[in-house]
Amino acid sequence: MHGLPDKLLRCDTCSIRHGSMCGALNNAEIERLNAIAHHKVFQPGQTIHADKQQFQFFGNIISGVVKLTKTLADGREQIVGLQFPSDFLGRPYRAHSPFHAEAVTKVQLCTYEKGQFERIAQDLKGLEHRLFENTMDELDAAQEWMLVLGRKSAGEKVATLLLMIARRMDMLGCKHVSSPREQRFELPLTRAEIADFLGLTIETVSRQFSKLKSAGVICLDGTRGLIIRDMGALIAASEIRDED
Amino acid sequence: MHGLPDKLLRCDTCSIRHGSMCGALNNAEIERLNAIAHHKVFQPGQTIHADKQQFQFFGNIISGVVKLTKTLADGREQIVGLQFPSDFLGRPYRAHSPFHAEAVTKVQLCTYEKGQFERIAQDLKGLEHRLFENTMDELDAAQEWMLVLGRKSAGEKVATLLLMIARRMDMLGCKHVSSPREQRFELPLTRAEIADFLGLTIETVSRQFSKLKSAGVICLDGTRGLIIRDMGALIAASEIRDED
DNA sequence: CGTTGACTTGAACGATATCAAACAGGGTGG
DNA sequence: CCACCCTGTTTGATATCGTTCAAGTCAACG
Repeated sequence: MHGLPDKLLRCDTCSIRHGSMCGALNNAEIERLNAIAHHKVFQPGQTIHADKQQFQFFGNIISGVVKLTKTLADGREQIVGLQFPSDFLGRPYRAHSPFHAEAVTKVQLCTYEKGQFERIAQDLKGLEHRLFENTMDELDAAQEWMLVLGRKSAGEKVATLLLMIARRMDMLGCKHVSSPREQRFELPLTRAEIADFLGLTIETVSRQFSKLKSAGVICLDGTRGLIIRDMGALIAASEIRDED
Repeated sequence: MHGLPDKLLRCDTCSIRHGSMCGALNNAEIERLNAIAHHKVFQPGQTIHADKQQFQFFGNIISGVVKLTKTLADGREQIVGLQFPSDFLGRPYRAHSPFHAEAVTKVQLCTYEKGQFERIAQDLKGLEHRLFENTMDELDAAQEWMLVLGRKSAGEKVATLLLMIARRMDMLGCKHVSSPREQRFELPLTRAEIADFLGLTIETVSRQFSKLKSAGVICLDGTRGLIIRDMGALIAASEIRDED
């Protein structure tokens, strides 16, 4: 079920050394954390934490994208969070996972067994502080999405999501670096996952893509490749009610 | 603009002494916090923190209900959080407020000046830990609402909100204590505010109330008084697609 | 008693869902 | 290499839920 453990962990060459919670630690502290770290790899579609199950471990995402989902009894699904490299995965001090966490792409995780990690976190003031700040950022993001889900139209929702993904992909120097106006990247999500994020159906998402394409705002390269042709127009589309 | 300061603060008789973050502190620590505390009172509709403005203070809600809102450029509004007595208001270590916080009812707040509070939080390990746990709870709540906003029908949304309010009112022993099946309380929110929470219009909210009423699930006593006649049916209505 | 503000109800409209079919790319076996 | 599927996506036609616009009710208040 889990990925492959690996003990050749070199934090000083780690690509997320500074962006992640580890950025809050000095070398001695890093060493202490590293002593309990294990790398795991998850393939697309693999479950990382099952909903309502006990957390076995926490982890930092080294590469790949993870989705956090919630599901109603009748199967309706909602993505409640997307996590990218350097994000922390899991809820310290909580017994059970409030969501289902699943690898969207291939994911490399630097994991820490729950009990061991919590003990270290109690000691290292900087670590828990950093986790606190992370959690506030996640809360801000979740509340921002409440606004999107509750009040934006389908067109605005799609534009907003594309901007969010572009921003996160860019931050990591992933693929091409953005010129201010134009940017190309691979969408990590399928149309179904985009729909599950935005509270829409696949068909509506597809129609909004087509609309943005025919307006010359974006360009589709195959089904996953995306080029933002007019960043300004995309930003405008993310907040202005459709006027066809 | 602000409420009235007051220096007769007796933590040992405080009604939220244990439910709030103060529950994590011993007497000496409480004393230290109390030394910088000021009571403030806000009237319904008064702003507590303005969106994007600097935080001046943080606070614990002693009584009343506070709404946190976000607004789009064209005026569309979404409530992204409701806070009840014992909840902590504000984001430590953040310069600017990511939301507009406003008193819904009359609100009594026990406040701490931002800089002073943060200095104390750095010292008192238990305090920051408790705030961390609070923030995770808020995050859970926000993600739960993402599911509601993205995937539930109007009827389910209204039922879900009534249940959430009933639960929070009950926890405080506010008004009548609930029998398992029946419960009465005053809605703190107007129809417009309920609509702003659920991403609906006033009219739709009103229609859903009428539907629940004629189904015998709830009973309206005036415009604010609410009696839940059939808790089981309300719970069912919060997760099952309308079948008229 | 008229005015006001919050709520309810009704009718028509429109955005998004639903149902259905066509389409495209990538793999497989012949 | 091609016919075939398989899955994900796009497109079209229709239905539905929630919005919008417009009255109408009710209680509080001057």
